[in-house]
Amino acid sequence: MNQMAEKNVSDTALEVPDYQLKQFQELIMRLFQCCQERMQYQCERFELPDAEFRCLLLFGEERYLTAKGIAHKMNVVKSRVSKIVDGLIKKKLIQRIKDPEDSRISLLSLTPEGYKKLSKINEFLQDVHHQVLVQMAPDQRKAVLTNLDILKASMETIKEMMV
Amino acid sequence: MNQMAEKNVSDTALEVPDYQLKQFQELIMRLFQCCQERMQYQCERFELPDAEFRCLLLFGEERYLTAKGIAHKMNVVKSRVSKIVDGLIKKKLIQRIKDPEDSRISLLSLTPEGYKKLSKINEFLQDVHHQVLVQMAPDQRKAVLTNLDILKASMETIKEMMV
DNA sequence: GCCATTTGGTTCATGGCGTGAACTATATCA
DNA sequence: TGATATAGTTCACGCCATGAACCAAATGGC
Repeated sequence: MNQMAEKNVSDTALEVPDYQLKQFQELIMRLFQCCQERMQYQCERFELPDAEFRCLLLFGEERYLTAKGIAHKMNVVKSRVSKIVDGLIKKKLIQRIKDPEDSRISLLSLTPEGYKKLSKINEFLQDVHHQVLVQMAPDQRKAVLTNLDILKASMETIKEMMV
Repeated sequence: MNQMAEKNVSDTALEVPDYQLKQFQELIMRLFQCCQERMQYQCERFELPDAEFRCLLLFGEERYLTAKGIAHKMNVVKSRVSKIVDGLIKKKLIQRIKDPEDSRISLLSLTPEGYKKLSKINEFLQDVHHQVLVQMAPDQRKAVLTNLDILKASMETIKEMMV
């Protein structure tokens, strides 16, 4: 990324007209904002703080999680995970059992209520995304997805450069 | 949005195959993550807390801003703006002058240092977005932008439904 | 087998983000 | 001129996130 700032616009300016650049910045900003607002709406709707919400979603992928694993998946430090897990346990959405093999480890899993809540959340998420897609004609939808994938690839490439 | 949950998948399921829905959720999530990480990177790079960073950007649009105006643009309450503005003033990036017409109002504007910092930030932002776009062939880029615009429109429509 | 080190977690202090309520000071309107 | 509205500040609160200090269990080398 440090090289990026040096490698200047001049040598590639011809390739990307200015209006496209502006348009792109605007689009990305708006999309980002949509996602943020949706996130906020979700948290209110399901009465969970953002971090707990995101943590709960992780249990859709795996039956048992450890604090360490959550820290890794959520990309936060372990002390933060302690807090989040505390919150979810206090709300009786997850439970903690000792790993019989290694008593340092707490295995975390959904309670029945947690499972129910997670199901509701996933249903909601699907619903929202479905609503977005269903507004498009089938081939338009296909084109959008294809191009979104191209964009994602490009953005992730650039992200890697931002160490 | 409350209606959304009720209106169920069944009546439109045919229109959006499940794999598209999954793909879309995944894509959006990844894109959102990219944006978030970029935001974080920027804040570190320019040594500004997120809120102050976003606030500084507003001065690219208008020469003078009031606390109230900032609150509106940033979508936060005025007490929060007080803090943010304090921070930027302490860093000597913006300055405060009394409105001669109405002494309740503080007019906020960039200092020369603030202007310089903002320019650097904008340069960086353009650079990043340019890097993303320049990876695509010209007509691919055009297609991506067109489809992104369609997506944005659809997402904003749905957002409106989430009161 | 035992002590040093590693590993999984918790707690605490710190700082940023954001809200709502109480308050000050100025402006405006009846 | 007095009631009300407006612009800002301050404060208490809660969530997000980090890093350091700490505890307890596991492991590894001698």
